[in-house]
Amino acid sequence: MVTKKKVEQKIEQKQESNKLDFSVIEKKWQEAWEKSRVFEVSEDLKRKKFYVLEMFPYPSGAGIHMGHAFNYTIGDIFARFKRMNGFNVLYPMGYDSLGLPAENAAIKNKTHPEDYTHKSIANFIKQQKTLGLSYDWSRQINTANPEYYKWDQWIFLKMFEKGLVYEKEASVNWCSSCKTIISNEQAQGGKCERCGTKIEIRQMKQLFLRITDYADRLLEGHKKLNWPEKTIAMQKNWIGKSYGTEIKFGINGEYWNVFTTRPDTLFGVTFMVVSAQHPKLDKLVTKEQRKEVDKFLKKLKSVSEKELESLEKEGVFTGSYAINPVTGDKVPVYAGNFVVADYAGGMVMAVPAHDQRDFEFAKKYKIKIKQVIEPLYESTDGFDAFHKTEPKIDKEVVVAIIKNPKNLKYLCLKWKKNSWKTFVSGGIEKDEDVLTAARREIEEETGYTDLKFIKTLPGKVHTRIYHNLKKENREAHMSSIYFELNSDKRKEISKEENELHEILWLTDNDVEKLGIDEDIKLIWAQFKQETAYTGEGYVTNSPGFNGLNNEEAKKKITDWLISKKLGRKVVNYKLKDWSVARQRYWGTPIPLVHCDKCGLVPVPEKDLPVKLPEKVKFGEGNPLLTNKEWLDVKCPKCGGKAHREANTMDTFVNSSWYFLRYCDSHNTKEIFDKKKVKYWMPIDLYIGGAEHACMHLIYCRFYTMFLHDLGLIDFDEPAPRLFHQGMINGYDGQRMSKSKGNGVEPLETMKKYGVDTTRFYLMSEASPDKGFNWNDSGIQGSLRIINKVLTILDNLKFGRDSKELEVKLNNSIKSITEQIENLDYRKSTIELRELFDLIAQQKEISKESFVSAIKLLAPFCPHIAEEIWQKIGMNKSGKDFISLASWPKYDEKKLKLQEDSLSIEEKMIGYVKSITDKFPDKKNVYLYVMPFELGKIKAERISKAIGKMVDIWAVNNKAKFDPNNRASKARPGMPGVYLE
RNA sequence: GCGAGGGUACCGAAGCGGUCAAACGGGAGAGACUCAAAAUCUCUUGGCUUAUGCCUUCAUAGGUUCGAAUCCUAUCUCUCGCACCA
Repeated sequence: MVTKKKVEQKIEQKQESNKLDFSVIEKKWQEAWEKSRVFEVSEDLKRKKFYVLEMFPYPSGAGIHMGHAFNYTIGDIFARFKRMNGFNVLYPMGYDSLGLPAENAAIKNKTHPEDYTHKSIANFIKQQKTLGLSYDWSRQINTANPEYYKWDQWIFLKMFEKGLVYEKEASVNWCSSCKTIISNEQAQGGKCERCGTKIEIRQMKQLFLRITDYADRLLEGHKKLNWPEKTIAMQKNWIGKSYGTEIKFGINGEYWNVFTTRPDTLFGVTFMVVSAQHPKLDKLVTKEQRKEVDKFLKKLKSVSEKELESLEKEGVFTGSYAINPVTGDKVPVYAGNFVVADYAGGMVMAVPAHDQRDFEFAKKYKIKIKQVIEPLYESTDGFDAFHKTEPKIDKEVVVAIIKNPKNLKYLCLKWKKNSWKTFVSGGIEKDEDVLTAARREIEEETGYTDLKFIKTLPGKVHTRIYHNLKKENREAHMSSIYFELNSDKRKEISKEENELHEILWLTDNDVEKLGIDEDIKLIWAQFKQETAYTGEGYVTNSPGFNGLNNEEAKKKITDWLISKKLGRKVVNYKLKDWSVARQRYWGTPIPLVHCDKCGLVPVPEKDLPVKLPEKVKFGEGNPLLTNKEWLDVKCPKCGGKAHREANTMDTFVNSSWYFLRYCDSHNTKEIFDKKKVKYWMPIDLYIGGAEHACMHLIYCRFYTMFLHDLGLIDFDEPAPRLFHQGMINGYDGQRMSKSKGNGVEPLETMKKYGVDTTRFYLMSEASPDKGFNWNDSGIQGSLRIINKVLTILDNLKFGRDSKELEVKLNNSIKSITEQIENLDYRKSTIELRELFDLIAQQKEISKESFVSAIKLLAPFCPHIAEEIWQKIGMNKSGKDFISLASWPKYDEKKLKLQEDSLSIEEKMIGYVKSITDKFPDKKNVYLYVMPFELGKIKAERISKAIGKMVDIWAVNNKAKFDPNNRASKARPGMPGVYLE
């Protein structure tokens, strides 16, 4: 066991042996960069721009953690790389400083949020500067600055103007701990994202941004994005577009709109379920059922406090009946705990025969189940699709294997029209896989041998039958397996018999016809009873629509409903409008005024910014309500009595457009100069955590689209390329935290090992998108290579390059260039290690090559690179930084060691001779070579050279003479050899 | 349930049809230097054994191929997102 003490001892010892005092050179170069304003940029139309951005941090009092260091190093390397490649690189930093946590922390520390924020930011900047990050600090922004949030308000007013802001009474997510409303995005899983408190649903008048107007564009825009697939999938899921039909159901003389994606099952509706949280639930409850319903609601409340998820589907009859618009049937209306109140009307039509959840509910409450879809037994997908795409395979025997949950299996083979045969009805033998069993059974039953396996194809049709079985039965599956008979046997089967096809699922009739044993009947029966059939099929029991394919039926039934004005086609989204108001102090004030006469009135643009009043009381409720002076204003419209909107904006507003402000961060006249934004935007590489997939990354796209529509910008996607960095955990694989004691402080680490070592280590442990577990002994490997580079410097002798070094260097330039471009930094650190290992072994090296090698190192270890750069005399003026030097180029011709000019034939002769020499008594030589080599080699020439009989075969020649299977040893350039 | 990505030597982690017993790092072992340690450098790190050799390995089982860690199929298993969405 290595104790912590031992490790620390080791570290101290190693530190003593450091070649340089890192902190001295770090400071030296950081100051030099700042003094010379190396990283400050301005628009230059002649140069290509590149915009690298990390998601700006929320400046907490705790300062930066290792995750920040990781994130920023990834961006910094890219920025430095692009800069050296001649790009005009915009790489800014700023602070997302408004928000609940600052307010809470300030209250806790008994300071004003503003002081808290200022201190935190100052601390952040100091820490970030020690990391050696190449930010253009002159463009820094801070969202808590009125100069910034003025433009939040300005955009808000524009949205108000365009009708994207509205107020409505709505059920909202209320966090009783933060004492504020929070958005759906922040209330995922029914818990407050910030504090984990369970969300309450309350009815309140609320301000919303109409983000749903952009739902389609947000989906459409995904096509343009080079984003992780997962993130796109998450957003799609979040936006949740679904097409369906809204159907009017009459209940107690009133129409209720119900959304469904399955209008084809309308005839199968046997009950309705309304959400237990539905605001209009009371209207449905009859006197007789009142008690029952109340009891149910009460129970729900007590249960939900404990465990909201994994609840069983429960409900209670309300006493009311709905009229099915197509059948005129009266069906009971239940209140249920599984229906979401504010999605699509809060009521569902239940079709127990074809929806699993409805099915379970119906079973529980003994409600009628009416089947209206007859499953498709004929194949539609798997098998046919297979034949359509691969029509060449036409002579196989087709076998379907049904493996049931009890691990019994059945083979059914169909080769003549309507002649089915069951082969197997026993269990699979021990140590025998399905395929072997299938082969064995077929051989036994048919007498055909030499079946050649072609392919296994999972049949969608088959699996569909089983996919609704309960989880414990999930092993059940079915597949089609194809065997081809060998050619002799194939002849025995007549042409007609060769046309084998269509075996996919067994209908009741099939089961009868086949005389299949009891077991499978049992499974079939079980299936029919215990699950709803949710697949495709033909419509039955639906007068007027019977016999239609269910997809057609969807259209026809919807059309019919439309014609009778009982329904309409609708598109539904899971995405809801963005509730933007927060009952808290530390946010952007909403520039609206409530006037008794005029209602909601926007603050005129000239009066912006509406600044946060300094004097407020923190405690219960919204602090802004405690400053009367600020609250009371005259109505901008009529001059009458009015008061300010006391809510502040959600903090996500601030981060929805900040990347645009960086382009022109000190503009006091307008939100930004269009020309400047046109030059810099969009963000060429955006780096940040995957946890923002459904919040910030949707909001900022929405804002960008809106500003595009205003005509301010000419693009509508802010960040075409997005990268998520991985998580850095403690050595134990757990999230770093003080309480667990597994945390590693970035500043401490950098003090111990040096900034460049830390950066190098962070990049060398894992690919940036994967993250890793921190490992104290691992960072010493990085220290080793840094020290090695410095040792090289000490013993440096310029001269000529060795061939080997030349090749390695050119390869390194090529691969590191590509790797950085792909953010595959880990591989680059390996390449750098190999390169400097080799340089260390050289007696001398050309200055040119050494310069290139140091340049390759520069993005990763900028301080050391600058120091070496200067020491070898490349920075005489003190301003010729390696940070601004040009990236090395490789020579295509020098990527490989020059091959000796021997032909393949000559090489082979040498190789074969070396073998034959050992076995002088063997007379015949058989060589097995790649097919493409065949033309380049002549048997006679080799024969002459080695003085033996030589036979050459292509390695894939079936007729070749090869008793020892030496052909399998053959490789390109090196033949397989058999001696006789 | 739906979706995404994995399982490689003692550990982390590359490789994604032939040049693979498998890069690189950590760890371990041996040696050089040293009075001694640390650092540094060299070597070893699947087995047989010292050979331009054989055998066994890249979750498991089959298959395709002259040739599979890499392709196909099935099975097992892990991690991570999202979920009563009608």
